[in-house]
Amino acid sequence: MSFNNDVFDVVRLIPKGRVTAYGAIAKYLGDARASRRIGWALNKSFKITPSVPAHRVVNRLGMLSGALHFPPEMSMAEKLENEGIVIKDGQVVEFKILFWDPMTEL
DNA sequence: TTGTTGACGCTCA
DNA sequence: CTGAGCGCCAACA
Repeated sequence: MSFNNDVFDVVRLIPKGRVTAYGAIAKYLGDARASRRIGWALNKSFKITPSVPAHRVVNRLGMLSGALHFPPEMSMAEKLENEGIVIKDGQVVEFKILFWDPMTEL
């Protein structure tokens, strides 16, 4: 299915140290209402290759809503902080600045 | 086949 | 500010 692949492609294009939102990706793919399916696609992203930096995708408010779905070994927050992103209380600090919008950046 | 679910996003009270 | 509800739609039991 191409939808998932499109999602993976966009996510892989997210620059290191930057983040984006489900809605932004959905909109970029032409279906702003697909935000929900983005999460589904990213779920499968764990078992595909090349791997997808799903940790760079957060909800519209910059919160790590999907952190619970990440492997316990390395949480979403850890990976993000590993890239220089600061996580405060489950949400990305300066999200507004770190936000990477495929619509305008691509 | 039908019903439920969900890593969202928005609106309304 | 917080909480509840709704639309959307693919995957899954």
